[in-house]
Amino acid sequence: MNISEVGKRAGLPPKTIRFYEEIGLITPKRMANGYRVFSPQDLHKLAFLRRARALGFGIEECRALLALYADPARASAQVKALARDHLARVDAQLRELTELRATLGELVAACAGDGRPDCPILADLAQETPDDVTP
Amino acid sequence: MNISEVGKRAGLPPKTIRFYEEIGLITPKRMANGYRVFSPQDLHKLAFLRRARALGFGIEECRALLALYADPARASAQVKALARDHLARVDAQLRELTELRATLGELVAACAGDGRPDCPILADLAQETPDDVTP
DNA sequence: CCTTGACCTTCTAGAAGCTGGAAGGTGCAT
DNA sequence: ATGCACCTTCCAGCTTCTAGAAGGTCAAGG
Repeated sequence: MNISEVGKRAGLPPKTIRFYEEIGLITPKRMANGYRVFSPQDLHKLAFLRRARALGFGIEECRALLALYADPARASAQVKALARDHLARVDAQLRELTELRATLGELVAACAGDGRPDCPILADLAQETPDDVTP
Repeated sequence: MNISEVGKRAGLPPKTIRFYEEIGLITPKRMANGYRVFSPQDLHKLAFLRRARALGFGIEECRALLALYADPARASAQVKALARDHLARVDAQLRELTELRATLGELVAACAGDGRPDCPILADLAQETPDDVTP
Protein backbone atom coordinates (compact mmCIF):
# COMPACT_ATOMS: atom_id res chain seq x y z
CA MET A 1 0.00 0.00 0.00
CA ASN A 2 1.40 3.41 -0.85
CA ILE A 3 0.89 6.59 1.13
CA SER A 4 -2.18 7.99 -0.59
CA GLU A 5 -3.91 4.62 -0.55
CA VAL A 6 -3.33 4.13 3.17
CA GLY A 7 -4.27 7.75 3.69
CA LYS A 8 -7.64 7.22 2.05
CA ARG A 9 -8.29 4.10 4.11
CA ALA A 10 -7.21 5.59 7.42
CA GLY A 11 -8.83 8.94 6.75
CA LEU A 12 -5.62 10.91 7.00
CA PRO A 13 -3.83 13.09 4.44
CA PRO A 14 -0.39 11.93 3.23
CA LYS A 15 1.24 14.99 4.80
CA THR A 16 -0.03 13.98 8.19
CA ILE A 17 1.20 10.43 7.72
CA ARG A 18 4.69 11.64 6.81
CA PHE A 19 4.60 13.82 9.88
CA TYR A 20 3.60 10.87 12.07
CA GLU A 21 6.51 8.93 10.68
CA GLU A 22 8.86 11.84 11.33
CA ILE A 23 7.91 11.90 15.00
CA GLY A 24 8.17 8.14 15.26
CA LEU A 25 4.53 7.13 15.65
CA ILE A 26 4.82 4.75 12.71
CA THR A 27 7.78 3.28 10.85
CA PRO A 28 6.71 2.07 7.41
CA LYS A 29 9.18 0.14 5.27
CA ARG A 30 10.56 1.50 2.04
CA MET A 31 10.66 0.12 -1.48
CA ALA A 32 13.84 0.11 -3.53
CA ASN A 33 12.88 3.47 -5.06
CA GLY A 34 12.38 5.11 -1.67
CA TYR A 35 8.57 4.99 -1.68
CA ARG A 36 6.95 4.11 1.63
CA VAL A 37 5.14 0.77 1.87
CA PHE A 38 2.39 0.43 4.44
CA SER A 39 1.42 -2.89 5.96
CA PRO A 40 -2.08 -3.66 7.24
CA GLN A 41 -0.61 -3.13 10.73
CA ASP A 42 0.50 0.36 9.72
CA LEU A 43 -2.98 1.07 8.42
CA HIS A 44 -4.44 -0.16 11.69
CA LYS A 45 -2.15 2.10 13.69
CA LEU A 46 -3.01 5.09 11.53
CA ALA A 47 -6.72 4.50 11.94
CA PHE A 48 -6.16 4.18 15.67
CA LEU A 49 -4.29 7.47 15.65
CA ARG A 50 -7.00 9.21 13.69
CA ARG A 51 -9.63 8.18 16.22
CA ALA A 52 -7.48 9.03 19.22
CA ARG A 53 -6.75 12.47 17.74
CA ALA A 54 -10.43 12.97 16.97
CA LEU A 55 -11.13 12.36 20.65
CA GLY A 56 -8.73 15.18 21.41
CA PHE A 57 -5.81 13.17 22.74
CA GLY A 58 -2.49 14.93 22.23
CA ILE A 59 0.29 13.38 20.19
CA GLU A 60 2.22 12.18 23.25
CA GLU A 61 -0.92 10.67 24.69
CA CYS A 62 -1.47 8.91 21.39
CA ARG A 63 2.04 7.56 21.58
CA ALA A 64 1.33 6.24 25.07
CA LEU A 65 -2.00 4.77 23.98
CA LEU A 66 -0.37 2.98 21.06
CA ALA A 67 2.25 1.57 23.41
CA LEU A 68 -0.41 0.34 25.80
CA TYR A 69 -2.39 -1.09 22.91
CA ALA A 70 0.68 -3.04 21.80
CA ASP A 71 1.45 -4.30 25.28
CA PRO A 72 -0.48 -7.47 26.20
CA ALA A 73 0.61 -7.04 29.83
CA ARG A 74 -0.99 -3.62 30.20
CA ALA A 75 -3.41 -2.83 33.00
CA SER A 76 -6.63 -1.14 31.91
CA ALA A 77 -6.07 1.19 34.87
CA GLN A 78 -3.22 2.80 32.93
CA VAL A 79 -5.44 3.49 29.97
CA LYS A 80 -8.23 4.75 32.16
CA ALA A 81 -5.91 7.14 34.00
CA LEU A 82 -4.77 8.63 30.71
CA ALA A 83 -8.32 9.02 29.49
CA ARG A 84 -9.52 10.48 32.76
CA ASP A 85 -6.80 13.12 32.74
CA HIS A 86 -7.78 14.05 29.25
CA LEU A 87 -11.44 14.10 30.20
CA ALA A 88 -10.68 16.48 33.04
CA ARG A 89 -8.96 18.83 30.63
CA VAL A 90 -11.87 18.65 28.23
CA ASP A 91 -14.26 19.44 31.06
CA ALA A 92 -12.21 22.44 32.10
CA GLN A 93 -12.14 23.70 28.55
CA LEU A 94 -15.85 23.14 28.26
CA ARG A 95 -16.51 25.16 31.40
CA GLU A 96 -14.37 28.04 30.16
CA LEU A 97 -15.95 28.00 26.75
CA THR A 98 -19.45 27.86 28.20
CA GLU A 99 -18.85 30.87 30.40
CA LEU A 100 -17.28 32.79 27.56
CA ARG A 101 -20.20 31.90 25.33
CA ALA A 102 -22.68 33.20 27.89
CA THR A 103 -20.94 36.57 28.15
CA LEU A 104 -20.58 36.83 24.41
CA GLY A 105 -24.21 35.89 23.89
CA GLU A 106 -25.40 38.60 26.27
CA LEU A 107 -23.28 41.20 24.57
CA VAL A 108 -24.48 40.28 21.10
CA ALA A 109 -28.08 40.31 22.31
CA ALA A 110 -27.62 43.72 23.91
CA CYS A 111 -26.18 45.35 20.79
CA ALA A 112 -28.69 47.15 18.59
CA GLY A 113 -26.73 46.37 15.45
CA ASP A 114 -27.92 49.45 13.63
CA GLY A 115 -26.22 52.49 12.12
CA ARG A 116 -25.58 54.25 15.41
CA PRO A 117 -22.15 54.11 17.03
CA ASP A 118 -23.31 53.21 20.56
CA CYS A 119 -22.41 49.62 21.27
CA PRO A 120 -22.56 47.63 24.52
CA ILE A 121 -19.94 45.24 23.18
CA LEU A 122 -17.31 47.94 22.83
CA ALA A 123 -18.48 49.50 26.07
CA ASP A 124 -17.87 46.23 27.87
CA LEU A 125 -14.45 45.72 26.34
CA ALA A 126 -13.45 49.29 27.20
CA GLN A 127 -14.75 49.10 30.76
CA GLU A 128 -12.23 49.80 33.50
CA THR A 129 -11.49 47.01 35.94
CA PRO A 130 -10.33 47.45 39.58
CA ASP A 131 -6.79 46.71 38.42
CA ASP A 132 -6.82 49.49 35.87
CA VAL A 133 -8.13 51.95 38.41
CA THR A 134 -5.91 51.11 41.36
CA PRO A 135 -3.18 53.76 41.63
CA MET B 1 4.64 54.32 32.74
CA ASN B 2 7.13 51.60 31.88
CA ILE B 3 6.33 48.17 30.51
CA SER B 4 6.05 46.19 33.74
CA GLU B 5 3.93 48.88 35.37
CA VAL B 6 1.48 49.00 32.48
CA GLY B 7 1.58 45.21 32.36
CA LYS B 8 0.48 44.97 35.97
CA ARG B 9 -2.32 47.45 35.43
CA ALA B 10 -3.59 45.91 32.22
CA GLY B 11 -3.14 42.36 33.43
CA LEU B 12 -0.71 41.38 30.68
CA PRO B 13 2.91 40.19 30.89
CA PRO B 14 5.59 42.45 29.39
CA LYS B 15 6.44 39.82 26.77
CA THR B 16 2.90 39.95 25.45
CA ILE B 17 2.94 43.72 25.33
CA ARG B 18 6.15 43.73 23.30
CA PHE B 19 4.54 41.24 20.97
CA TYR B 20 1.46 43.44 20.59
CA GLU B 21 3.72 46.33 19.66
CA GLU B 22 5.58 44.17 17.17
CA ILE B 23 2.36 43.34 15.33
CA GLY B 24 1.20 46.94 15.44
CA LEU B 25 -1.65 46.77 17.95
CA ILE B 26 -0.07 49.51 20.04
CA THR B 27 2.70 52.03 19.36
CA PRO B 28 4.14 53.30 22.62
CA LYS B 29 6.66 56.15 22.55
CA ARG B 30 10.27 55.69 23.58
CA MET B 31 12.45 57.49 26.09
CA ALA B 32 15.94 58.70 25.19
CA ASN B 33 17.42 55.43 26.49
CA GLY B 34 15.14 53.28 24.34
CA TYR B 35 12.72 52.29 27.11
CA ARG B 36 9.05 52.22 26.12
CA VAL B 37 6.76 54.83 27.68
CA PHE B 38 3.08 54.00 27.95
CA SER B 39 0.39 56.67 28.04
CA PRO B 40 -2.96 56.19 29.78
CA GLN B 41 -4.40 55.64 26.29
CA ASP B 42 -1.93 52.81 25.74
CA LEU B 43 -2.98 51.30 29.04
CA HIS B 44 -6.61 51.59 28.03
CA LYS B 45 -5.93 49.86 24.72
CA LEU B 46 -4.04 47.06 26.44
CA ALA B 47 -6.84 46.47 28.93
CA PHE B 48 -9.27 46.45 26.00
CA LEU B 49 -7.11 43.87 24.28
CA ARG B 50 -6.88 41.70 27.34
CA ARG B 51 -10.66 41.55 27.65
CA ALA B 52 -11.22 40.97 23.95
CA ARG B 53 -8.68 38.13 23.99
CA ALA B 54 -10.31 36.68 27.11
CA LEU B 55 -13.57 36.56 25.16
CA GLY B 56 -11.77 34.51 22.57
CA PHE B 57 -11.49 37.09 19.80
CA GLY B 58 -8.51 36.47 17.55
CA ILE B 59 -5.74 39.00 17.12
CA GLU B 60 -7.07 40.30 13.81
CA GLU B 61 -10.54 40.62 15.28
CA CYS B 62 -9.03 42.57 18.14
CA ARG B 63 -7.36 44.85 15.65
CA ALA B 64 -10.71 45.43 13.95
CA LEU B 65 -12.46 45.99 17.28
CA LEU B 66 -9.86 48.55 18.31
CA ALA B 67 -10.31 50.35 15.01
CA LEU B 68 -14.08 50.41 15.46
CA TYR B 69 -13.68 51.58 19.03
CA ALA B 70 -11.52 54.44 17.84
CA ASP B 71 -13.93 55.43 15.07
CA PRO B 72 -16.72 57.73 16.24
CA ALA B 73 -18.53 57.20 12.93
CA ARG B 74 -18.77 53.42 13.38
CA ALA B 75 -22.08 51.58 13.13
CA SER B 76 -22.81 49.18 15.98
CA ALA B 77 -23.89 46.74 13.26
CA GLN B 78 -20.24 46.32 12.30
CA VAL B 79 -19.29 45.40 15.84
CA LYS B 80 -22.26 43.10 16.20
CA ALA B 81 -21.42 41.28 12.97
CA LEU B 82 -17.90 40.63 14.21
CA ALA B 83 -19.13 39.39 17.55
CA ARG B 84 -21.81 37.24 15.98
CA ASP B 85 -19.30 35.53 13.70
CA HIS B 86 -17.15 34.82 16.69
CA LEU B 87 -20.11 33.57 18.67
CA ALA B 88 -20.97 31.17 15.87
CA ARG B 89 -17.46 29.77 15.95
CA VAL B 90 -17.61 29.40 19.72
CA ASP B 91 -20.92 27.58 19.40
CA ALA B 92 -19.48 25.22 16.83
CA GLN B 93 -16.50 24.52 19.04
CA LEU B 94 -18.79 23.97 21.98
CA ARG B 95 -20.86 21.46 20.05
CA GLU B 96 -17.77 19.54 18.97
CA LEU B 97 -16.32 19.55 22.44
CA THR B 98 -19.60 18.45 23.99
CA GLU B 99 -19.90 15.51 21.66
CA LEU B 100 -16.29 14.52 22.20
CA ARG B 101 -16.79 14.78 25.94
CA ALA B 102 -19.81 12.48 25.82
CA THR B 103 -17.92 9.78 23.94
CA LEU B 104 -14.91 10.11 26.19
CA GLY B 105 -17.11 9.99 29.27
CA GLU B 106 -18.77 6.81 28.14
CA LEU B 107 -15.45 5.16 27.44
CA VAL B 108 -13.99 6.13 30.80
CA ALA B 109 -17.12 4.90 32.54
CA ALA B 110 -16.96 1.60 30.67
CA CYS B 111 -13.34 0.87 31.56
CA ALA B 112 -12.80 -1.28 34.63
CA GLY B 113 -9.53 0.43 35.45
CA ASP B 114 -8.06 -2.61 37.14
CA GLY B 115 -5.02 -4.76 36.53
CA ARG B 116 -6.46 -6.69 33.60
CA PRO B 117 -5.53 -5.76 30.04
CA ASP B 118 -9.06 -5.70 28.58
CA CYS B 119 -10.06 -2.11 27.93
CA PRO B 120 -13.08 -0.70 26.10
CA ILE B 121 -11.18 2.50 25.45
CA LEU B 122 -8.48 0.77 23.43
CA ALA B 123 -11.09 -1.46 21.84
CA ASP B 124 -12.97 1.59 20.63
CA LEU B 125 -9.87 3.26 19.27
CA ALA B 126 -8.82 0.09 17.47
CA GLN B 127 -12.23 -0.56 16.00
CA GLU B 128 -12.43 -0.84 12.22
CA THR B 129 -14.58 1.67 10.37
CA PRO B 130 -16.31 1.07 7.00
CA ASP B 131 -13.49 3.02 5.34
CA ASP B 132 -10.81 0.75 6.76
CA VAL B 133 -12.67 -2.29 5.61
CA THR B 134 -13.67 -1.20 2.12
CA PRO B 135 -11.35 -2.93 -0.39
C1' DC C 1 33.75 55.22 42.76
C1' DC C 2 32.08 50.65 42.55
C1' DT C 3 28.95 47.06 43.04
C1' DT C 4 24.50 44.97 43.30
C1' DG C 5 20.01 44.14 41.81
C1' DA C 6 16.13 45.16 39.30
C1' DC C 7 14.76 46.88 35.61
C1' DC C 8 15.02 47.54 30.38
C1' DT C 9 16.41 46.31 25.38
C1' DT C 10 16.87 43.02 21.17
C1' DC C 11 17.22 38.59 19.16
C1' DT C 12 16.30 33.70 18.45
C1' DA C 13 13.94 29.57 19.18
C1' DG C 14 10.16 26.69 20.61
C1' DA C 15 5.60 25.25 21.64
C1' DA C 16 1.22 21.79 18.71
C1' DG C 17 0.00 19.70 14.84
C1' DC C 18 -0.11 19.99 10.86
C1' DT C 19 -0.34 22.34 5.88
C1' DG C 20 1.39 24.40 1.62
C1' DG C 21 4.72 24.83 -1.80
C1' DA C 22 9.02 24.17 -4.33
C1' DA C 23 12.20 21.17 -6.71
C1' DG C 24 12.93 16.93 -8.45
C1' DG C 25 12.50 11.49 -9.05
C1' DT C 26 9.35 7.45 -10.71
C1' DG C 27 5.95 4.73 -13.15
C1' DC C 28 2.67 3.90 -16.54
C1' DA C 29 0.00 4.96 -20.69
C1' DT C 30 0.04 6.98 -25.10
C1' DA D 1 9.22 10.89 -26.02
C1' DT D 2 5.72 12.95 -23.53
C1' DG D 3 2.20 13.72 -20.22
C1' DC D 4 0.23 12.91 -15.96
C1' DA D 5 -0.16 11.35 -11.46
C1' DC D 6 2.18 9.76 -8.17
C1' DC D 7 6.28 9.80 -4.93
C1' DT D 8 10.39 12.01 -2.32
C1' DT D 9 12.78 15.77 0.69
C1' DC D 10 13.17 20.15 2.72
C1' DC D 11 11.72 24.70 4.11
C1' DA D 12 8.25 27.96 5.53
C1' DG D 13 4.12 29.29 7.80
C1' DC D 14 0.04 29.11 10.68
C1' DT D 15 -1.35 31.19 16.04
C1' DT D 16 -0.18 33.54 20.15
C1' DC D 17 2.61 33.93 22.80
C1' DT D 18 6.73 32.25 26.12
C1' DA D 19 11.55 31.14 27.52
C1' DG D 20 16.08 32.31 27.49
C1' DA D 21 20.42 34.58 26.25
C1' DA D 22 23.33 38.63 25.91
C1' DG D 23 23.78 43.04 27.11
C1' DG D 24 22.38 48.29 28.42
C1' DT D 25 20.49 51.50 32.34
C1' DC D 26 19.41 53.27 36.71
C1' DA D 27 19.06 54.09 41.67
C1' DA D 28 20.73 52.83 46.17
C1' DG D 29 24.21 51.43 49.43
C1' DG D 30 28.94 51.04 51.05
